[in-house]
Amino acid sequence: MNIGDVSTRLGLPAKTIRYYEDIGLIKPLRSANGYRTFVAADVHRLAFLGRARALGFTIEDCRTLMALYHDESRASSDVKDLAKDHLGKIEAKIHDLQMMHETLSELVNTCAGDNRPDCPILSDLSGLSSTLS
Amino acid sequence: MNIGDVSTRLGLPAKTIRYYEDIGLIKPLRSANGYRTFVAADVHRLAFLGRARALGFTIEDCRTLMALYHDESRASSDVKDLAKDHLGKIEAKIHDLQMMHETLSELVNTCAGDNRPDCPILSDLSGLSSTLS
DNA sequence: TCTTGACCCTCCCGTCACGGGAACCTTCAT
DNA sequence: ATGAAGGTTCCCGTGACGGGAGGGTCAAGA
Repeated sequence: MNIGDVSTRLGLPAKTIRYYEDIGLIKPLRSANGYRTFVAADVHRLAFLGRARALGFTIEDCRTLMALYHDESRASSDVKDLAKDHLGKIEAKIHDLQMMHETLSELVNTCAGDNRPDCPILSDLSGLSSTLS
Repeated sequence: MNIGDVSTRLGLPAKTIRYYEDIGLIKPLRSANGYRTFVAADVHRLAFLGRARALGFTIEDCRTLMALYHDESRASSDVKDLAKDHLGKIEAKIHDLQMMHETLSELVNTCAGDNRPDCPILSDLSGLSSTLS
């Protein structure tokens, strides 16, 4: 299989696949013309990477997860710890975003949104926080 | 005021303040020795930027918001539209993260986390999704 | 056979919002 | 005079790719 086929099959951009080879996550063979040749194992690794990335794991996490996957003597606690750590980061991000959302939606709700210049959003940003409500 | 004072006062790293000058968000004067000199207006602009960034606005959004702030003939609808757009992006991110969180926490909960190698997290990533539950 | 269009390749720069650190100058207190 | 603590510029690195130039390769139709 060439890179385009793999790309279509997995929904991963060819650029991404080349990048994963660059950083050593996959090592596809090359055919005589220089094209990358992907065998089932390569496709499987890429699918694994795609799913791990979709869950928000960093590339380095993915590297670790792949190593654990191929390590017969792994402990599931190592995987679980990594995943729990990642879960914690996701929760932190959600929390930050929810804080922003709360503040900003309050401001948006108090803004008339007409053609007059008065705007509580700008007032708040400028520090003239006329402590809303 | 020198950059260090402003940094301390606003809780913004000096690097960040220099960066904001680089990209034209502020234009502090220079004293004879080449040091940046910040007057009240500069500090105010930086505080504005700090708050806008804390709400997750991009630098380009901040540029627009500052321009609107200094534009007497602005319409509050312009500000509100920008903020609503940003709110939408925040909501999208929260949604994505919540999807990841849901999937990942289910996987984490079904993983024994002991010293045996069997791990539903890795099984799922590898595509052997033994449809959990 | 020639061409055309769809592949593929490498290489390099751009993203976003800074952070780290080198190499250097200035100011202030001792 | 000296040393520490400020300030300056400049350049590279981050994460995970995307865009695009410039070029080679392949399969199908005229």
